[in-house]
Amino acid sequence: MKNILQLIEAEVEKIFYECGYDKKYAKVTVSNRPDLCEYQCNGALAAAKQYKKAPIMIANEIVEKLKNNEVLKSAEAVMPGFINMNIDDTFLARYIMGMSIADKFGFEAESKPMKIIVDYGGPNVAKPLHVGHLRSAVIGESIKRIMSFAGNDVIGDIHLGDWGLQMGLVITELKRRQPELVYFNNSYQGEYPQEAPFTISELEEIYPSASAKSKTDEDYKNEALEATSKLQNGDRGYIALWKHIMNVSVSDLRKNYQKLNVNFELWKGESDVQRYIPDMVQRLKDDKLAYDSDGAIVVDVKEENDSKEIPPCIILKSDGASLYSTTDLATLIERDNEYRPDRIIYVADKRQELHFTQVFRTAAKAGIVKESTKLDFLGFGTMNGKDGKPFKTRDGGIMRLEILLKDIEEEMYNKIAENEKRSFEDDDEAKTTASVVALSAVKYGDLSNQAVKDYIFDIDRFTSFEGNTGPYILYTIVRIKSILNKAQFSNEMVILPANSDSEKNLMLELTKFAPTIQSAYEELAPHKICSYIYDLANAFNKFYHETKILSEEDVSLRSSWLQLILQTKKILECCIELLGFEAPERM
RNA sequence: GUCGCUAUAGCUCAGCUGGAUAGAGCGACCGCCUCCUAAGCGGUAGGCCGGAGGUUCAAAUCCUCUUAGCGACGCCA
Repeated sequence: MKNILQLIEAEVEKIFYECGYDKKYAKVTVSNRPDLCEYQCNGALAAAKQYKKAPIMIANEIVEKLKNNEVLKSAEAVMPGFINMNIDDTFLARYIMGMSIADKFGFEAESKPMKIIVDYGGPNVAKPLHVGHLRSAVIGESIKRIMSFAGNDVIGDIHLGDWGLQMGLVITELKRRQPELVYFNNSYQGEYPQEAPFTISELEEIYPSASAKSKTDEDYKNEALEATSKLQNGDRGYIALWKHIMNVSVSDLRKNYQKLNVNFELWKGESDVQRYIPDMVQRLKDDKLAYDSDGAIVVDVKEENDSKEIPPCIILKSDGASLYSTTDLATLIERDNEYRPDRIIYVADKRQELHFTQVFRTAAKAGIVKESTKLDFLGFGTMNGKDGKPFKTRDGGIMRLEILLKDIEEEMYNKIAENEKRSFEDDDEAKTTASVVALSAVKYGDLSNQAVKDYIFDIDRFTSFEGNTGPYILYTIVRIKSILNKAQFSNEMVILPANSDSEKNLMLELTKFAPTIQSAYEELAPHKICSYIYDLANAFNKFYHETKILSEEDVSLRSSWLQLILQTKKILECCIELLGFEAPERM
């Protein structure tokens, strides 16, 4: 189904053509002066030069022929040459009805679905999730859902960091603490225990402690490097231990991501692609792409039009070990083999941009992915505290994600508890609601900012729940639910033309759904959905304030209004689903 | 040093593929609950869109220069 702008534009194009003007000038946009009109076309201004006519003359000509049009109620030419238009009320009401029965509210999905992999999350095993992981998870999840809504076949991959030095560090620390474990006994031939020799909380304590020691103690560090290498060379005991680390860590990660309402289809990691590395490196050498530079194996990736020097991509370190570029390239090989993706989107800290540029170029040069495969990097900025510096705990430590979420949930719960008007069935409902609302606060707070920018994560602001926040959106949905629950519904689905400004405005907002999703999709910009639902929620709340729906005696009018707010609810719910959170029944 | 990102109201952010009077929220001040959830609605105050040039009928938006902050710049991820 065409969106409303396209429909109006089609009418305007017709007239431009009839008058002998290029229809490229017929572009119609939502008015930036809502006090004057609903839609505008500035084409007369642009066309003036080419046709050597005053813009207002062209505008007048067009407007004259735009009369008697079933889409538009009015059209007016305004100095110096704007064409201002208002939509026909009956047409608008019919359009909303059309949206309500259309698939995806009239949003047109891709005619040729693509296979898309979204690479996000990227936590390291054995390390607790901290706030630094929040943005990748939240933004990545939303991108994934938007891609999928647009009709594509989407796979989300967490891309675990499960093969690096951190594993060697954990193993080393374990060995120091419990040297008697069978995993460290080289002559041990039997089965290894099923049970891991540590719990998740022990594991989370082991890594930081090991990491700290390795920074001051050279011997310790060498031992860890050796352990890493032993693991990577397949030492039986170390592999068994590694599996334990993986199991314990991954099940904890699953729990945490689930709490965030973030779901990965794939739980692949660096370890899965090690087997591709030797062949890949050999091929790069055979193709004369990779060469020795200061002992390391590198591939040149600079291009003529570069405005800066792009350093070569390092494939192997001078000690022969692989590094993140190696793994990322090997991962591309595996993805291409197993999924044949048309597009891969990496959601990671913007500071990694150069790295991905190098990897993408190497992949393209070496034919690791098809030429048609689109590789995108979506870089996001840092989450800062109120002081504008990277977000930390009060004593300056790294804030664990779990703690952060718990704090916010508690704030929310207190807020709910202190409000006596809200009567919940029981305390459990209050707690569940608190956690649902808390998640919306966190996610909306993040997603409503442009991804590339650093943003200030202000707990006080997010937990105050006023204005442009997730809870405000949820509150709006809850209000609608509450009315709908009390209403008797007739089966007839008729929406009458608007008879108030606030009602018309609500309808106009509803029609913006498809173009909004379209641009969020094309530009990988969830924040556009946020600002849209904020406008939509405002439009509803104003309408709500002015209109007593349930007490309306005119049955057809009441029914029309109920249909209208039902559509509003559905669209709001669809949008928050795309953002990755949901609304409670009450709040 | 080179390159990139950012700069919009006191604070936090939209707007940037050029259009009319630059928009929200918070904070401040003033109103609105006998009525579907006041986590709401309405209003007032608050801006040389970092600065300077340029392109254009038209610039917060495009180009150049410049200032400030942040970041990246071969063996960490």
